[in-house]
Amino acid sequence: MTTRVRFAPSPTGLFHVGSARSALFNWLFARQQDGVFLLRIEDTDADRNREEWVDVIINSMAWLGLDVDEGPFRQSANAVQHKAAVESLYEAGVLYACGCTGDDVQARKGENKTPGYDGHCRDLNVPRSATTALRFKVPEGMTVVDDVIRGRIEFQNAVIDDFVVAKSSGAVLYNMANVVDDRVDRITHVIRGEDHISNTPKQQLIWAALSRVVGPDLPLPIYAHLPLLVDASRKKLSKRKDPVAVEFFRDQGFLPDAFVNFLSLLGWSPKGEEKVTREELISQFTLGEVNQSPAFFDVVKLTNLNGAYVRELSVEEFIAATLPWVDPSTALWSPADFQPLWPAERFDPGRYRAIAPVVQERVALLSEVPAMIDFLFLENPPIDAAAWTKAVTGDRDAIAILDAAIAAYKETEFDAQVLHEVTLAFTEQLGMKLRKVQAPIRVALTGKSVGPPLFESLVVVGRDEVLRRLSAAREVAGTTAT
RNA sequence: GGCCCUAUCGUCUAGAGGCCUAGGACAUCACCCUCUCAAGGUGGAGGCACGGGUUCGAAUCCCGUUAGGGCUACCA
Repeated sequence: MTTRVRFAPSPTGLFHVGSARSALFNWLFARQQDGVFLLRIEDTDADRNREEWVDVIINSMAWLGLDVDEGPFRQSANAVQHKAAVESLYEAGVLYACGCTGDDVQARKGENKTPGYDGHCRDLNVPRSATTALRFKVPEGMTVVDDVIRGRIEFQNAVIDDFVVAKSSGAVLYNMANVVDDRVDRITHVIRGEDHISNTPKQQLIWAALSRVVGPDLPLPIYAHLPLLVDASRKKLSKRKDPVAVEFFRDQGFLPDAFVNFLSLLGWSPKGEEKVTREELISQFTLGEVNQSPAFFDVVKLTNLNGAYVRELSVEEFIAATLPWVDPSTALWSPADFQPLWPAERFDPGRYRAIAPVVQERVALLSEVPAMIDFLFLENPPIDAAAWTKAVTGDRDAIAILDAAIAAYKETEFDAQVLHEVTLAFTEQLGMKLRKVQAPIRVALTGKSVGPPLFESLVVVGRDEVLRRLSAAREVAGTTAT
C-alpha cells in the first residue's frame, strides 16, 4: 500500500517553525517511503481563517523546498462530505443532539471538572433544532493509541467527554472533519505535534464509527506524535510571543537548506555528522527513531549551521542568494523592513563580484552582507567614531602610517598580493607590525575597524578613490592631532 | 483539579543492561594560525533530576517522588 501522509495546517496566523517541522517530517517520510505528501488547509473555522495566511503557508513551504504531491486542498471544500458523514452517524445513533449551552455545562459541573461535558442530553432524545449541537456518544471501554514514537497510550473512555462534532449552526468541527478528510484522502500515517495526542482517541473513535456505519472499513492510520518545539521558558512555541515565523528567518538571510537541516535535528539525529544533505536526510530518516522530549529552538546553533551552508555555496550562488540585500532592484523578492545602505544606482555588480568571495567566508547570515561592503558603494562611508578614535586619534603613529601608505599606493600596482608586499615593506621600515598598520588604513578606507581583508578591499575600491580617502583621513587626523 | 506526555553537559542530541572513567555538535574558556573580522586547528570546563527496586552488572528495565509540558471549546 502506498504511504500517504498529509500536512494539515490551519491558516490562523504566521507559518511558524513548529508547523514547518511537522511539514518537514511528513515530507521526509513521504519521500523516503516513495509515498504521497499532501497539503490540506484546514479552514473550517471561518471566524479565524484568513486567506492571506494560506498564501503564507504555501510560500513558506515553497521556500523550504517541501514540494507537495497533492493539493493544496481546502477542508472547507469538503463540507458536503463532512455533513453527510455527520448525518449517517446521527441516524445510526452514534451522535445525539444536545441543547446545553456552555453556561449550562459550567453550572452543572461546578468544581468537578471531569469530564468536560457530563452527558446530560445523552439519553434525553433531544430533538434537533437550530440550537442543538451534535455530540459523539463515547462508548464504554478503553481506547488505545499505538504511537510509533511513544508506544502504547491508553485512554479510559470514561474520561473522554461526549465531544461536539457539529455546531448548532451545522458547521462540522475539527475532529470530525479531519477524520472524514483523512479517510477520503486515504491517509496511512498521521504525523503531527504532541499537542494532538488527546485528540487521537476521539478521532480513532470517529474513524471506527465511520468504518462501521458508512464504510468503507478502512484501517486506522498509524499515528506518530512529534515532540513539541518549545521556547526559552520551555513552553510551546507561541505565534504571539515568539519570533518564529518562517518568513522571518528567510528575511534574516537563512538558507532553506540550512533551515531544513536544523529543523531535522530537533527531535531526531542523523547517524554521523549533523550537517546532512536533503538526500541523506531522506534516506536516513526513521520515524520510529524520533525522540519524545520537547526541544528548544536554538537560533544560535541555526546561525552557525547557516554559516557553514553559506560558505559551501559557489560564488555565483552566493551572489544570487544575496541579491535581495545588495541589489534589490534586480532581486526576485525583498526582505521585510529592509533598509538599503546605499542608493541603488551606486551598486556596481563588478565590484560586488570581486569582493564576494572574501565576504562569503565571513557571514553567517545573508543579511550581514550590506554592512560589510557598504564602503564600496558609498561615496563617503560613515566613519565609526569608536574605530576612528582607536585606530587614528588614539595612535600617534597613525599619521605616519597614512603618509607611508599614500606614498606607497601612489606608485604600486593595485593587486592584492602586491599591495600586501608593499604594505609589509613600509611597515618594516616604520618598525611596526602589519596588525597595527592595517588599522588606520582600514578605518580611512571603510570607516570601520572590521571588514573584508584590507588588500582585496583596496583593489576593489581602486587607486584613485583609495588615495582620496586616505588623504582625506590624513588631513582630518593632522588637524585634530594634539 | 482530571487525563496524557516528557526528564543525559547551558542548548540540540548519541546511548536500546556490560563497549560509558557517558560520545558528538552549538555556545563558552584557553592556546595556535592570522592584515581586522571570520573560518580553521588543538586543548579545557560542563550532564545521566531524586529515591527505591530488578540484576553479577543500570544512563539504559520497573515503581514512586519531584520538576517541566500538552490537552481539558458549539478552535484547530
